[in-house]
Amino acid sequence: MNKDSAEEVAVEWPVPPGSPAWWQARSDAGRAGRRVPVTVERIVSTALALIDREGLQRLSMRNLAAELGTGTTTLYRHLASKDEVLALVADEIIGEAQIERPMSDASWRQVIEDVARSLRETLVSHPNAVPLFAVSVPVGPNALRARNLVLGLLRGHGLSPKLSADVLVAVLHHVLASALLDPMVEFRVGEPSNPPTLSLRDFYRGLAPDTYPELIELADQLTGNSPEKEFDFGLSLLLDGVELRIERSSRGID
Amino acid sequence: MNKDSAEEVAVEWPVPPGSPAWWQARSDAGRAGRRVPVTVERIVSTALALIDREGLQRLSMRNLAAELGTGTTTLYRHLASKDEVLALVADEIIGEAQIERPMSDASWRQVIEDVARSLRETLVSHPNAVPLFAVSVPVGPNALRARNLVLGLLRGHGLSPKLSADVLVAVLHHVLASALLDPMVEFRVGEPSNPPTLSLRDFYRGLAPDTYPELIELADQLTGNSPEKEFDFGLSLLLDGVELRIERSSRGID
DNA sequence: ACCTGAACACCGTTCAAGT
DNA sequence: ACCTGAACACCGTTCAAGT
Repeated sequence: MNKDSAEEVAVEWPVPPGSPAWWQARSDAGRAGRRVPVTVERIVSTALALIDREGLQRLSMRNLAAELGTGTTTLYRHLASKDEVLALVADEIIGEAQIERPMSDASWRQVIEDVARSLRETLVSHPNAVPLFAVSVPVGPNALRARNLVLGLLRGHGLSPKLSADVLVAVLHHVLASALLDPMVEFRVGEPSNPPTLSLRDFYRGLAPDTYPELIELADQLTGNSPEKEFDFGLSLLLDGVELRIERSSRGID
Repeated sequence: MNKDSAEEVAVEWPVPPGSPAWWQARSDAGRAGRRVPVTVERIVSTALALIDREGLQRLSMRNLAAELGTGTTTLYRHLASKDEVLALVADEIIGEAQIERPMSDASWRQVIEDVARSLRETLVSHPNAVPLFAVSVPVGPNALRARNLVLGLLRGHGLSPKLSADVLVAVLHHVLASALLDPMVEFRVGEPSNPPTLSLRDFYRGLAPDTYPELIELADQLTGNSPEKEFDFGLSLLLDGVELRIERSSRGID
């Protein structure tokens, strides 16, 4: 994937004074502060900042390079493709979610509630980037570490391996869908800067009453009165279902 | 949105014989059969076919126009933008899901299970198109009609308005996430035609055992042994949770 | 050793002309 | 009245050169 290995370690490289590169460095220092070397980390964090600020559609290799003060070719010396940039951005985001080993007295239900809420909050804090997670399963180190940890915790609480995995998958599905659909309550066709954005709620309200009576009446409810509450409701449905299953199997019914 | 209205009705337009247009029509008839007028319907169904066949990334206005035997300008005389094409494609897909008024003896649970399974099956049958639904709430007529119908059915079965809406939203979330993540068990970086696709399962299995023991052990379970079963499991968790809530409220606990 | 401009083969969208 | 080629301002990616 990533073309850097040892070279990345050397932060300052030798510049023969008086050489063109030296002059180059001088003049750059004049207009943009000290020259900062391009590293994968810097590319990724800059890409994320650009996405947050201007949206996913505005992230191009050209824009990204310009933001870093170089050309696109320099980017390709560190990374193989734009897809690689996006994969690293996704993992960076997951890394921001604090999925930690919790206090020992937490129940399995608390564990998974905490994980789900924390992950959702992190995703929602980067609304422009969320579609990245709709297009590929994150398999960067941060994503893997988090999944492995949660599975261990669930099993430590006595859930069977199968149930642990199934519950994790179901909950991750719920988190993704919620983060994905949350920002959609506003229409944003094309650029978010487009002036006339109609809220989904108002759209429902303006429909033909004879054709869509239910949608009009339930407009508020359907458009996530409060996204967090909506999320918690779905999560509690899932976890109630899990609890039921655990009870049944402990009573030997299953 | 859609620029056609009455003009669309005229299927054959008068061509003065001998005029350049007439010759044009003749020669086209020679190499591509009879000239078929471009309509919104034809644009949309061709776009969907193109997406199914070659993937979302390969749908460009140029490709689409070529497939229809015209230029891009002609497309823009019928539709305002590529986004409009995509919105219509999404609604076309939803229209394929048969969301029908069921037999009168179906329980609320059967109703919503049928709807969820049918919708998921339809989405999964257009794997290349599913990401469309991750990027905007479908609000075409087919989508609206289906949502309105299901809400009416749930309320007809005695669910409160609020519960009906909340359940619908939770279940739609589940369907979307499941359809979105299902095809991801294969890696497909960039083109699907790229040769070396590693399955997520094999990827998990090849991880470092000391770092990710849980992921290795649960690789099968995590990667959707059977996507339908995984879907049904999550759905049954949700609906068990709903049932619990109904019982509680009918006993006056809630 | 590093970085650049320019090119290749594409995009979505719109224009002034063509018949 | 309809359709076209060509253009505009972009893409991801790679090339041969530059210093």
